[in-house]
Amino acid sequence: MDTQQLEQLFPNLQENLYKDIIKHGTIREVKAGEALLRVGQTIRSTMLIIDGVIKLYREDDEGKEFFIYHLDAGQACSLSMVCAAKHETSEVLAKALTDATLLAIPLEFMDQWMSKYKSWYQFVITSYRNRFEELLKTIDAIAFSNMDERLEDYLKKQVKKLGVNLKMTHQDIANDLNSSREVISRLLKKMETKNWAVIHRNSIEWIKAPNH
Amino acid sequence: MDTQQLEQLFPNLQENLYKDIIKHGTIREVKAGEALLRVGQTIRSTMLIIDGVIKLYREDDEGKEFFIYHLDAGQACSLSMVCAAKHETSEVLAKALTDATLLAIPLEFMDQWMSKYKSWYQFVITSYRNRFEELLKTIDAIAFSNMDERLEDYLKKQVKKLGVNLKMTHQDIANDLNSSREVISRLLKKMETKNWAVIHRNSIEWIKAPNH
DNA sequence: TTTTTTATGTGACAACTATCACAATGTCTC
DNA sequence: GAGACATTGTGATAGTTGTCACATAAAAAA
Repeated sequence: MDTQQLEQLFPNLQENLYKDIIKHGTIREVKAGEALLRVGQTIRSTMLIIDGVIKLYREDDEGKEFFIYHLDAGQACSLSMVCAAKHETSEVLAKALTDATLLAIPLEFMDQWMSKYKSWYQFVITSYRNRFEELLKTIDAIAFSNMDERLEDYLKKQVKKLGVNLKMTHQDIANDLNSSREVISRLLKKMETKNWAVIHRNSIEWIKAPNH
Repeated sequence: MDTQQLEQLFPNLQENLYKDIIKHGTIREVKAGEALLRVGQTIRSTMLIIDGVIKLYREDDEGKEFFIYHLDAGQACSLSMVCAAKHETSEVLAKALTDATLLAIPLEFMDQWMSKYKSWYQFVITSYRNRFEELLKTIDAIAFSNMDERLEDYLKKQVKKLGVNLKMTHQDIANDLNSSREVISRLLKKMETKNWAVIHRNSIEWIKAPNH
């Protein structure tokens, strides 16, 4: 990991900050599907995403996992960026959607970098703001849309990250949307008749244009 | 508005920051029910809440208003605190629940204070984090709970802010929860038979203990 | 290949919520 | 008080989603 690479992914940070990041960060590789942060787990470091896609989930008391948003390379897990004494445990579950590479920075540097590097707190704040907007969109979806629309949105998001060939089962989708397998199967079938997608076993091929 | 008062509401800020806030902030009074920020409206200033309770809503394309969370005295509208060039318009609707007093600080001070006052960016960041957690709870409610539970949660929140005598119609509640008046009426009736509340015309009296 | 496992299809049904129509009741205005 | 208006009550019905039972089909393992 060198400054060049880092700058490509995280532009507009200060020169010395890049050096500090490289000096104190530890590379962590995770396999697709692996959970890298669980609800209730103590957060010891801030995660910068170098490569791959991470999925964030909210969990209910029975362990059902509700998908909230994706994090891409060049982004950071906002919730892990603020070292507040009372908030040391994770509120979310993070899983790797693809194989991914992370840069873990011990939390003790957060406070320090906040005052030392203007570009760092700008990064933290824009991160928070962007994640906040994602959450608002998530709320829109579940508050205002039916399952058919939500499924369409969901598939489009997945397509954006993984391409038009989605290797997932109906059950996987149902879990992410907190729905049931049968409901998703039927809605997918409808989409197939409308020529939005072709349904294979273990995979879905998205055909419909992503309309922006 | 003097430093004393400000310090009570917003503790742990720096002495000079209190002075700056007083110097550049403008007091704004709003009546209960009044909208103080609409979706799409340009944000020109950061709002600190001095007195009263503000309700935040998300709107859909048909203008339906979905309640997301409350802001109390001593809090700030997080979304109005970051002056990002691309994000100048509001994503949310803010309405006064009670008569309220706000302190509006022109956005140009945000950048400046961020670097000048450590306590300011700490305040901004904890604000963001707290609002973020509120949003996550809101998502939990709509993703995992049925309307009866959501109504109960909603009423408890209102009781916390306004006391046990809630002056609102069933229609008001239905709007906030994006439900319909009849559904809310029926659920309220059930709660009445369970002795959780007494239903009057134009008001609801909450009896059940708020169990924290 | 045969067996086993996993994924998907399908009908019936139940639960929850939304909608409609209209009645009943309380409040306000004249 | 009479009428107008807003609020609430209630039954009927429909739409959406969740659940159950079981069939079918495809992939993986033996």
